[in-house]
Amino acid sequence: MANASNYQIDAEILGLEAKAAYNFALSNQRTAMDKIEEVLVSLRRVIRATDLHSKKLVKTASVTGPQLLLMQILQNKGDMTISELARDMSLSQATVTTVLDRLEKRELITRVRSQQDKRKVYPQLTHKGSKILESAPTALQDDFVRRFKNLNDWEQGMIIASLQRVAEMMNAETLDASPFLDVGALDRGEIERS
Amino acid sequence: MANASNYQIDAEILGLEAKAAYNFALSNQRTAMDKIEEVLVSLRRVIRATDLHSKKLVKTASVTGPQLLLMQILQNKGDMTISELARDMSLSQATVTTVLDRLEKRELITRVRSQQDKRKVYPQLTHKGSKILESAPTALQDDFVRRFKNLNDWEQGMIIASLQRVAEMMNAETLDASPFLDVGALDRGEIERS
DNA sequence: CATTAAAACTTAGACCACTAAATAAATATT
DNA sequence: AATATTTATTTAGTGGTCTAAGTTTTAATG
Repeated sequence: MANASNYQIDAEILGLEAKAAYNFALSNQRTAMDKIEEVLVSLRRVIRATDLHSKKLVKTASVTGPQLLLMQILQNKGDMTISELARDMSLSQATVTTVLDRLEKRELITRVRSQQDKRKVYPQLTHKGSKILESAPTALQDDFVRRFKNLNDWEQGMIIASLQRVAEMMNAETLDASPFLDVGALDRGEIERS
Repeated sequence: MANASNYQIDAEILGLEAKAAYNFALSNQRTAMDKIEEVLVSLRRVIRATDLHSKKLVKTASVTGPQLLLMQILQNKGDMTISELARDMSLSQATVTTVLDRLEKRELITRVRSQQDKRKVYPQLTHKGSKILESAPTALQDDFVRRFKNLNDWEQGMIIASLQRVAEMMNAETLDASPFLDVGALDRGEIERS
């Protein structure tokens, strides 16, 4: 939201482009519904693609999506309690516990109890866990990253701005739909609406 | 890919905008890695948002993501066999069967055996199923759609083009990673890489 | 025609992710 | 000290997903 590194490409900056896109839109006589349809369709394709990615990831890296996400958060943010992890991942405490169970069994993390407050548990990445983290995800995104690098600067900027816009609109949506942060009251699912 | 209704906003069409974005990029001294980071971050936020959506959907519409997706495909494409559904959803036959089992138990679909080829089964939406389909998903996307409609034409176009670009790059990726269509060899997961 | 192969679907067995509710332990509060 | 709150775990149940091993039906072939 108030992200310092936010691409703020708006009408002022991209004023010239606006005209071009507008003309293009007119030339194709695209209705509002058509556009929304296209947004949703391509959005779904993006989701689908990342989903397939993740599935492949599971085969390759031998960790599941949630497991990997958890490890990544651990790596980036360091010491966190279960509840904090749960909040970060939008999962319930219980779910995080079971995910941690599996990771612990495979010795990818260890549980370290806080000495100050013995209720708290700080999961720690093991060496083994860190190593998996290094190799796993990058391999899968390399292709995408390579393709992205090959784009023109303006196109890269456009994509970033668009994605941020979309994310923003979606977040706003979930926010005013549930004003109170409701950790762990949700379920698992896919994408909808063709 | 060769989609007739594809937004083909490229350098030729958006030439003017390119300069603006380029200048902007320069002014911020953004490195390639920074950009990729931003793409991945916002992509993940988009995924996360849709994920939360779907979770809420489950509460609201009383169907899960895959279940809804299946019913939507049924609604849009009509008669399909289990295998075709599986291919469409990138799932294994067996998985689709179990999803159908649950839908059938709740009387949202029925199984109709083909008379021509008695091996084939054509799942059909029941009246009850259709009704759920009507109300469920739109409610959730209304907010997003409303926001999208409020954008300028040029911005709508930009977003569509960007999303399609991203989807395309991702699909290309999954394609050359697995040249043969590999139905049902995958697992379930999340999004990764912060 | 009989056998074999292929296709479509289902079943069985095994995980993982998730939630809600119950429990246990530690800390805060009054 | 008694009670309440916080934090993490356990348990029970639902779903989604896969692979591998059946069925049943259809097509192919000798």
